[in-house]
Amino acid sequence: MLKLSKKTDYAIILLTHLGEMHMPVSAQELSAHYRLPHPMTANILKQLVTVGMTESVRGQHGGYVLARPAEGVTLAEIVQVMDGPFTLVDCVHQEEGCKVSQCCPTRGALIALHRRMEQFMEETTLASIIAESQLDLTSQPSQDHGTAHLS
Amino acid sequence: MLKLSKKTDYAIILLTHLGEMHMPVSAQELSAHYRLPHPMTANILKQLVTVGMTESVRGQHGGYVLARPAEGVTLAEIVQVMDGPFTLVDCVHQEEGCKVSQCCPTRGALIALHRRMEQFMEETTLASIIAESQLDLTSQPSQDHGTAHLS
DNA sequence: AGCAATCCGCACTGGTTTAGTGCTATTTTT
DNA sequence: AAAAATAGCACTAAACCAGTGCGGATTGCT
Repeated sequence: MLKLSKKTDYAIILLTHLGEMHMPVSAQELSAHYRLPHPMTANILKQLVTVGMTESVRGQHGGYVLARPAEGVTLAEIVQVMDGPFTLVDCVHQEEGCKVSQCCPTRGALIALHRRMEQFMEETTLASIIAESQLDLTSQPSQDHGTAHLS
Repeated sequence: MLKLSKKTDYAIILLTHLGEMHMPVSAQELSAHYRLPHPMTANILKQLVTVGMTESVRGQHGGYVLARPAEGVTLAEIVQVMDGPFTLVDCVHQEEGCKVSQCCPTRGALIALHRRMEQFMEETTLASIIAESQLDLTSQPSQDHGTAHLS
């Protein structure tokens, strides 16, 4: 399916939140705020620590902080970490070894789509997501909130 | 995972092939040519008939034909038929009823990505895929073929 | 008339992936 | 010492994907 996994979705939400704060936020606070199952949240944050996107602070009043400035974290990277390498179609990476016969007619078009998606995800940083969300808040102050679930 | 399902991939390949031919092509010929399992091919083609993208010709020398001109068949439509409605994140369609709290910060960015993908898939028709593949054939006559598997 | 090629429609299976859960340490603050 | 938090495991249940199978109907060829 052409869909982000829930984990990826959650990770983006959580990272965005951390990018707005500049102090440790605990997994509990985050899961309560976004109504996500707590163990899920914890798992995702732990995974993000292991790949160096967040840092953890232990003990009381501990929590998680972004390990790098929000400008340096791309959507592409998050997807890659949570979902594995982005592969719209297998032949994007596996240049040789395709089982389909001599000349597959569709390779070009699908690789083009792949590249476009990739490019957009590389251009989109946490910082830009944050900026956009704050724009929304000010431009539509009385709009439908409570509508934010992603994947 | 952010990936086309194999069925969608195969469907695109098969439809592209039918778009180049102007006579019925049997499921057997197609599966032999692209080295796809025969029952799979048959299933996909049948499904494409039920949604009106192909037409079937029964009996000996029967097979499948494109039901509409290749210019009118978009990638978006194929994906929709095989994979179900394209939903990068759930909230794209389900405007209300998100479980995540008041204001999800990431909605804007992900919907933007969704729309870009959607637009590209709507612009890409079978005709354009065919045109592109024929371009490739003439411009790189001695290049690596046998590399075409998609998803 | 009979045979063979072909589509038709339905159901089923096996495997992988995803989403979510549980538990026991370890660290830090109070 | 107690409380709050992360660390690092491994596990389960459900959904989905890929692929398979079969009996039947239709058409063309001989």
